[in-house]
Amino acid sequence: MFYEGKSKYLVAVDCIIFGFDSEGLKLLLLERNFEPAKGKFSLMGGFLAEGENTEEAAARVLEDLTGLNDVYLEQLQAFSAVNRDPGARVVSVAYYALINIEEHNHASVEKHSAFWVRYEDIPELIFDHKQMVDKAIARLRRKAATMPIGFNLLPEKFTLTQLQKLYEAIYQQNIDKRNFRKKILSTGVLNKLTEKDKKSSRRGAFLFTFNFEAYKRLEESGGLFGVNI
Amino acid sequence: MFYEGKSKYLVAVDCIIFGFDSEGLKLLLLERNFEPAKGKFSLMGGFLAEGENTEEAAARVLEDLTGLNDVYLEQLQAFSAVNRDPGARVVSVAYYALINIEEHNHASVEKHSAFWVRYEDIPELIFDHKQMVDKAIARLRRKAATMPIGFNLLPEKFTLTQLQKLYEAIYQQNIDKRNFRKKILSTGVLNKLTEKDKKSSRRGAFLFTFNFEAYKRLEESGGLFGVNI
DNA sequence: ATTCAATAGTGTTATGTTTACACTTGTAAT
DNA sequence: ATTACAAGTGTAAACATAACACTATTGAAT
Repeated sequence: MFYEGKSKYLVAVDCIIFGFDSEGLKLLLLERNFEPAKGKFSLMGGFLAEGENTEEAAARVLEDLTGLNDVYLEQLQAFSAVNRDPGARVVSVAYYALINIEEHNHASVEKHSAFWVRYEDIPELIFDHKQMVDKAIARLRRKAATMPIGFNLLPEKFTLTQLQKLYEAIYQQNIDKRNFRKKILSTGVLNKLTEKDKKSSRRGAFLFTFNFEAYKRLEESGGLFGVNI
Repeated sequence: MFYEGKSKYLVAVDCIIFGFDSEGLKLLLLERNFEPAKGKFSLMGGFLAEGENTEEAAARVLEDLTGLNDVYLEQLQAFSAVNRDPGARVVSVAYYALINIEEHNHASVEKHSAFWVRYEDIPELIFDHKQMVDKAIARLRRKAATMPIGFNLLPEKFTLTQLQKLYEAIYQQNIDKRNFRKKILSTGVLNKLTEKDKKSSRRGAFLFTFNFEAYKRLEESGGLFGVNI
């Protein structure tokens, strides 16, 4: 039969988990407390189980680590170099996740010896995980420029300054405040609240929420959500 | 041990093979002469062998079908739905290839019951192959707008009209001739030859080649290869 | 009560990019 | 000589982007 005699392989998923707070863009990494590569740093991963697809496996692994479900999750690609994992032949499918860093389950993260690290300070990673991270940031940069995925990294209510800092962190460059505000407000996808955030200034900054409806309308009418950097 | 007790899976590759000629953008499809889904249409695929990664598997499968090696090949992503292939649980990694349609081995294509079909006329495909094709065209559109990958679909020497028709086929829309020429020539990545192509007009049209060196210089200096549609 | 410190908030102009648009040229076939 | 056919070419208007600096508001410190 057609499938007979074909080799089978372990299939894993690895998650590049992005978070964002006042210190900048961050990744959630593991210090491995198991072999192979015990004591070294890695992405969170897991093996594909029989009743699930890789996206479900990634979501499971992610929930196991962060306690979060219903997270923005997107496949990057498969990594399949023959010796990428010295312990066994494993084909790994990489996913990147955007989560609201404030909402994750700290206990669960500690239990896994996981920790948040600034994007600028990522340590050496095992296997091909650095390659995965590089792919992830490239994809995030591309996507964030034309689609409103950045909002997944922010709390529901955020200030324009926070939003700008997020884009600056993603693109690792400064953005002109006036141009940024003009552009983002002109898309009409932000709802300005009457409420102010007083944490970061005495004056206080207006809070905004993302308007999914307006975005959908914008998208359907062919308009694009373009944030220039 | 860490890997013990984990399930293993068949891993396949599927290739979305693009070609281009005077009739437009085309895909190379198979009429399956084997079960499952015998007689139906599919992409060219194959199983991952032990000593190769998925890209090598895709290149092998591609050479087997077309006789071509050294082809532009890029991974799309993995497809892993539990029942995507009714015959067995198979995780498939999809690749898209851009080939010069004139150069492929016709005998080999016929031997596999393969055939070229216009992008506009793609028949119903088995499994999730339609999804793969949709992903591939979306990726091709995105990439071709900022990187000079379209040239892989053309002969070494081509006219500006051919190049424009290629972009029109990729984006399925008409492009203004003057604006297109202005833009593409301003990038400096084309070498104008003294030679003319006389096949498509009495007057003849100048032939051009793609200048990889100029492109690399352009890329390094931060300039981008932008073709507007 | 005044001053200070710190972030929020706001418009205009110059430059560059994109779009829309139509006629002339060169050649082979008749 | 005429015709048919694709190749080849420039300008102006509309739009988008980039550069730029000051005022407003408030709580804390004096």
